[in-house]
Amino acid sequence: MSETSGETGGTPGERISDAEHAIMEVLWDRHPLSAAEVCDEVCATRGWSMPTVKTLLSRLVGKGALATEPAGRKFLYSPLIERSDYVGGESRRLVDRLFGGRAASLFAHLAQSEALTDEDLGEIERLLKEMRK
Amino acid sequence: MSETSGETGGTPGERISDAEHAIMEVLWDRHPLSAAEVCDEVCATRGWSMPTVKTLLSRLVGKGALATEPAGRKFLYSPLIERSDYVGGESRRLVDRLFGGRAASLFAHLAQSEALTDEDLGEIERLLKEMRK
DNA sequence: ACGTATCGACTACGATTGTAAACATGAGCG
DNA sequence: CGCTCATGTTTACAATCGTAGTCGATACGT
Repeated sequence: MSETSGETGGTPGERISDAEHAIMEVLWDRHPLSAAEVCDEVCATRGWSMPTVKTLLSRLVGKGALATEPAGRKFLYSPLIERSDYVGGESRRLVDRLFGGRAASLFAHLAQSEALTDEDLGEIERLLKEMRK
Repeated sequence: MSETSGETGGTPGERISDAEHAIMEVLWDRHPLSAAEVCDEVCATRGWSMPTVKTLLSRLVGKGALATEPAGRKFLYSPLIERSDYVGGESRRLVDRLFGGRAASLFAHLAQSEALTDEDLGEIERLLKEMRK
């Protein structure tokens, strides 16, 4: 329910947790990867051990967020959901929860809290113009 | 690790969970309120029972997000952290996590996914103009 | 002054998350 | 041909979260 589309029985309803998200980022960046390769990318950064990565990968597979492709004796993991979908969902969640669904409020808040750089402003302006066409 | 103390002004290190956030919203809207009054606001909407609200209030007090003010035989709760702080923090978290800190990317994404209404666009434009002055 | 309704505190308990060890199994090496 | 190494699966366990029941104090009515 409340999904953007009919989600023909494949989209994972399950929420992706924070740690899991880190794994997803790696795989969105490059895939398919083996567990070891994923570990190479995150274990150092997040201070995780191999088993941790394995668990997270398994959970993501369980949640339908990753596909496993048997390659030789090992598995290769690839994202099943698109990054833009995830990002969009999370963004919407935030806007809904914190700003009553008004994206403009988010913008206003970022603006007021000076979280917007000049670059940001410039680019937003540009995007805005483009949309207005 | 010497948490609990407000670094830089009073920000509670502890994250406010989703359910807790609902409580905070009520108190940001109106305060101080007693537990019963808070329940009046959320119990119906979220289907919570009084004990649940009590627990959440306690946890929020424990996290340093709420202040209790003894009024007669009951307590009145007031937010210790400001909504704009919370909202700002959460927004930044999202932007950092998903958009590499670029607020413009968030905007671009919202724009592309058609999550922006005409109203939104109008208001953003207005805000933009105002900032440009 | 005493019982009772309230209210906050403590306790509980299943689910999810973060983190990781133990186990099994198949592949290549000696 | 058996052993070890890599790799996926299972199991584990503490912390947090969502949800709620129970307990003890306490103010109020009578």
